[in-house]
Amino acid sequence: MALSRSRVIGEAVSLADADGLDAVSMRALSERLGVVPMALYKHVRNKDELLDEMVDAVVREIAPPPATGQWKADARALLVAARATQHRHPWAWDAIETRGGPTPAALDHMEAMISTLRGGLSAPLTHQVMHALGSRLWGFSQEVFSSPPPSDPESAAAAAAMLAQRWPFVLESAMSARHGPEGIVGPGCDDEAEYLFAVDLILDGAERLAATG
Amino acid sequence: MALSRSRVIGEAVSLADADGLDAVSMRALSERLGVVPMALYKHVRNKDELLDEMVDAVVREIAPPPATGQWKADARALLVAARATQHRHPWAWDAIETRGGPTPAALDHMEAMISTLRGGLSAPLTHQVMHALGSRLWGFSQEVFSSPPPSDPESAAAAAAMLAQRWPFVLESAMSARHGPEGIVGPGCDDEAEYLFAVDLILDGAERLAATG
DNA sequence: AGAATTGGTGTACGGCGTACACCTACCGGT
DNA sequence: ACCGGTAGGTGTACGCCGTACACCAATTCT
Repeated sequence: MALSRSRVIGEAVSLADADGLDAVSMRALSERLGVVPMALYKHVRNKDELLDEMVDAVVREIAPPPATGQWKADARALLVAARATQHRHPWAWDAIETRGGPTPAALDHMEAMISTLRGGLSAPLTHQVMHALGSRLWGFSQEVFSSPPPSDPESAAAAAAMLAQRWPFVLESAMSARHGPEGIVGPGCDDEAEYLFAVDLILDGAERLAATG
Repeated sequence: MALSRSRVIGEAVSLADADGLDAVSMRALSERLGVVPMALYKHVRNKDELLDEMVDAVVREIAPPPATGQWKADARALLVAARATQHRHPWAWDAIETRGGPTPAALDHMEAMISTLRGGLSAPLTHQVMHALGSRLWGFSQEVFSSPPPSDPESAAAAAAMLAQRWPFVLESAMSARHGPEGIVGPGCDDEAEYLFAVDLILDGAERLAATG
């Protein structure tokens, strides 16, 4: 099949899905397309524009569920949809945060979110809530530290011992994922629950502020 | 003065402060120190370790204010202190988020935050609140999009016109910073206010959850 | 005094993004 | 049927990057 802008972008997204964003180099991408690196520049101005388009493609994937008219429920549903898309493209945040400004699809998503919030909140409050949501708008949790616990149980025990000595509260907190069946040193915490907890905290707080003025 | 590990790290921090994290290359840093690039490797295993140490140095700068025993006020003060440090090193988030796991100083900071929260919250709730805080723990706002409005008033007007057409709610929201004296198309919104708004939203919500069980 | 460690040097390799010149195949107008 | 222009793939080359490896001077330890 002939090369084309959309094929370049699509293959870049696939490559990032498979091997992470760092694996997306012009050379690697061109090889995947059976072409010489410089050929890509006939379809994309430079790598930055390619990344812009990758972000745009991912954000456009977010499928907004049908609106019910309940602003809080609709906003929550939009955030859940964003998170589902993020799950398919975990590299996307790394790309989003290096973009200078919002892409058209990003603006569409923001527009959807803002107009939904405006169903129950004032414009200034909506503005603040958007900032409070931060990366969660795009389905990302903005983890404090994304270190998966070592799978080797021996070194996991050693790490726990070190924590117990110098950082007992950190250890306690790490153990305190309120959900999931696993006990000590489980497989981390359920990101989904953390995400929804924060979303509800923000939306409920906003609702209360709107009620009290 | 002779080269030393701490001098390498300190100069790297200064360089990042001045010219951004991207300007910190082993070659540029070595030149600043009047030395050949490979000399740095006698004091630092590789660039990753250098970045680890830079993060550690910045996080260690966070000056925790004296505790009052009021968990919410103390937590807030800790977050404000983190933000003050972040203001001095705006590049720090870019470095933090690429680190695999927490550095010792980061664990100290987390320990301080968690132990403070535990003064009023259960362990599982504390865990959730830590996640909800996310990057704000380190004083970062995790902006939705960090595009400063174009300083050229002509293109700013053009951008506003485009927004008004296709994304009216985004435009309205952008204008709705509730603070600051500037009216239309002011210099963006006051990041400080957004940061504190989100912090208070989270802490107040947590307090309420703790009260109702 | 001799040996071993410490710390700075010089060279070189493989990766990256991409500027620039080229060449080839196709397409519309006469 | 020719012919000029353009679109799209190629090849070469440059300057950055991190860093492996061999070398060498000075200092410190025995």
